Amino acid sequence: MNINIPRGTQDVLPEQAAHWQYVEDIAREISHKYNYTEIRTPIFEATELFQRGVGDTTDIVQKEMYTFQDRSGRLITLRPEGTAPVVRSYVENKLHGHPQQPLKLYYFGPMFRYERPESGRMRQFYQFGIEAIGSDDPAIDAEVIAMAMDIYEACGLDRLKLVINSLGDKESRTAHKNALISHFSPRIAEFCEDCQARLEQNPLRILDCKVDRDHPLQETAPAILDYLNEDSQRYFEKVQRLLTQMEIPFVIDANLVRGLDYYTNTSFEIMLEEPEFGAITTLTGGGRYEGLIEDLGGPSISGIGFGLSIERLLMALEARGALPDVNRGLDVYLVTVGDVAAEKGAGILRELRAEGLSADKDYLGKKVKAQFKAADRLRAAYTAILGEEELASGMVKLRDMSSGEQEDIPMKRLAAHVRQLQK
RNA sequence: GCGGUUGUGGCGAAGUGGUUAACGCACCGGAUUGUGGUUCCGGCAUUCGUGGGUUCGAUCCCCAUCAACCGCCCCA
Repeated sequence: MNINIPRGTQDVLPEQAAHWQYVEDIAREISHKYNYTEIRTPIFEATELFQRGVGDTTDIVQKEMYTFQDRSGRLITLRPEGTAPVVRSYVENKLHGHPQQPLKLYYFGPMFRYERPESGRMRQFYQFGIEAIGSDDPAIDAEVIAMAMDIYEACGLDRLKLVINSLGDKESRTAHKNALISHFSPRIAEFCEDCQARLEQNPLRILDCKVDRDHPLQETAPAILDYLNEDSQRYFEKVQRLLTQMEIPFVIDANLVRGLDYYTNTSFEIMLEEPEFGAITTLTGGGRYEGLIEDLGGPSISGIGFGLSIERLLMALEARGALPDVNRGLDVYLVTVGDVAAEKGAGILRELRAEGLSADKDYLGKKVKAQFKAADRLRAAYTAILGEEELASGMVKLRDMSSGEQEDIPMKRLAAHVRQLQK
């Protein structure tokens, strides 16, 4: 019986890995433009971090976490998202004392959620994400959104839909929460057990319930946008003005409820408008968090960030035919004839590589014809042929694989010569 | 979490209760001696996701299991 890859995970094979590197490079480059620097945090954290950070009542914490005890009984969780770990690190390393404020951080790596896998939804998936911590200027919100859009644009993805919403500040959220409670409580008995429990803790979650999704009270529930206080309202309007200023189109969706409890004020998603894409349309989600840093023991400041799915970005690029051919060809493939030449070839290869060229040869004892075939398949720009004749004359035949032209080059000058030809 | 579809060689994909499981692509080898991308010839699944059952006999029937995918929901 073979051992297979765990459910909901995937291997990124060599050809695909080249595409991953391609988008990662773009994300890093844009990060640099926006003055973000990388932070790397562990893949697992104390379970409590997510319970407190993401929120006890969220689906993520309640049923999607990979949690286990390590050998000394500590409760450990494979991170389901990137913000809580970054904030934990920010607090733990007292980065609020860092000379650069707000501190702009980006991260890249795998996240884990125990969900039913489907196309675009993996149990281990990769996110590129950013966090700008230490400023509550709405201009940062707009900039963060702009940056996400820039990454897609740089990848050649357009026709994206930016959806924004405001969840309001603490005061607004409390007002909304109370409104929800009085909306649902008279008839809460009609809802499922989970929802009954949610009523007091987090009535917002009732709106996401999978069991009671058709209940009439869902439709008529009070919308958060009607409960924004003056500050939150002004904040939201400012973000909108800035987006307009930057010529970034957006739509407001009052039902955009984030699956993470820590969001306040600005929240947003970037979606792909692609009917063929199936149910998976969200490419990026993000928002501002006001209480999180303090909750995790830090100062009373806020931050904003987003998480961007690499898998979905690649799927989108694929669907739009925007994936470039990034698999690089070989500079030189060395064809050898006979044992003596094969041995001599080892030295020549090393010289080619020392010169900065990519070079390879056959290791399967293939015949000359097959070696050329291999060179062709590897998209070698040149083949260098080394046989008895060449050994005797100290020359190497250099063949240009696209034109078919060949010339004799002194063995010692081969690497330098190819270098010259490349210019 | 609910409903549904599918599971045959590296990939795509036929097929039938019964002796040798089509075909295409890819790959490997050959078409006189050291030259690729075209053409021609040849090779390439003791085996039909896994386990069990029915049967004289199952890849094709039944059950279970695993997985992928689609729809709903949620999300990244």
